[in-house]
Amino acid sequence: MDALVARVGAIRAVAPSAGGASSVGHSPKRMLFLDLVLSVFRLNGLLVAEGDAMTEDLGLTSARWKVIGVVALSTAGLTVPGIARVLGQSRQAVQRITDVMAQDGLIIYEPNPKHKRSVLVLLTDEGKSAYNALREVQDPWAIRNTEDIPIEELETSLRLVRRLIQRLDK
Amino acid sequence: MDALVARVGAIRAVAPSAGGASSVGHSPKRMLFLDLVLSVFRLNGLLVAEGDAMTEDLGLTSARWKVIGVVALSTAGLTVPGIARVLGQSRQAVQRITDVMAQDGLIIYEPNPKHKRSVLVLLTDEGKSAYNALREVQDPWAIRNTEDIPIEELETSLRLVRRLIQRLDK
DNA sequence: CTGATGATGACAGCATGCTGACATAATCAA
DNA sequence: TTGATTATGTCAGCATGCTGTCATCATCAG
Repeated sequence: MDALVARVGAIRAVAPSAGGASSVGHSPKRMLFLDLVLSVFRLNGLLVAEGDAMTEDLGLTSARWKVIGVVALSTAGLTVPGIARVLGQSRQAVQRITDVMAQDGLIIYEPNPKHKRSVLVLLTDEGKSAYNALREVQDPWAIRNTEDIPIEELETSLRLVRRLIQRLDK
Repeated sequence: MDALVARVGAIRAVAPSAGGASSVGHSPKRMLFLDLVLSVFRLNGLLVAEGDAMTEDLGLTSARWKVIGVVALSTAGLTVPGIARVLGQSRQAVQRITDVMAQDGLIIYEPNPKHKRSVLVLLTDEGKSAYNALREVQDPWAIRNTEDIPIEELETSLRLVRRLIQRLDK
């Protein structure tokens, strides 16, 4: 929480300091973890905003390229609840997005041979080109944001985040 | 994106594998970063849900204990836009939360000697006891979720997340 | 002191996520 | 095959976040 204290005291954004870990009766790990939680909240908001801004010219939003990305990586199509499970979201939330995306011609619902009611989501040609355009802005963005970050740190952080996801998702 | 591919293929939650990094023409860093971004989205959702569930008995939600935490750490009170700046949210979003919290008696608006219109937010006694109760469930939760995670990994991850925040927040 | 600039309050609209509830289809065990 | 359980579609309501707008207050340069 050191950073939070600092932020409350002197508003000036987020200090890059590592956070000393020396308050009264507080486990350093506890403080690190709670600070990490708040930082994840913050980063999430910024990533959504960044993702929206980055892809607004393509007619996409963060919510949409999450779906597009998942569908693009599937070979035989996915059902709406399937997409929801991959993204860890409610099927209702995904359904709302896909319905609008279908209206906009980015995806199309196809009959599902395995299931009469639950149709498959596939990318239309427009959806595929949107995905390609997405990659063309997303890739440089990803590279730009990691060029001065050691790959080991990325791996460590990803592993930690995954571990937390796994724990909370049970 | 390896994990995403895996998740699309075999839905079964999030694989704990580290993600090999060996696709065609893709920088490993790029894949690691995009996977990290998606994982942050996912973790954010789980943390909000967990935070809500953990504190619902206290009449709190994730949005509320963000505010309570910030106000509790301030000595002289904070204005609504001030809280918003600390949390990195819009002042309107914070205003909405604080208005309800004031109705519920968790906080109280006090005149601001420094500013005639922008009142200060302070915790009521009820708000303070809510904060204490919050700490009593939050601390064990934090410890429980980090007991098998090396402190170095927490530090590395927090530093990386902070760096990304700093970059996106410009 | 005055005018420009910025900060704040208040209201509206919208996007995204959640849960609950209900009917129906799919699946599986007995 | 039958009955119970699970999965899905659909609709509703709600919480949380964003942006835009406008009036008003604060602040500061001139």
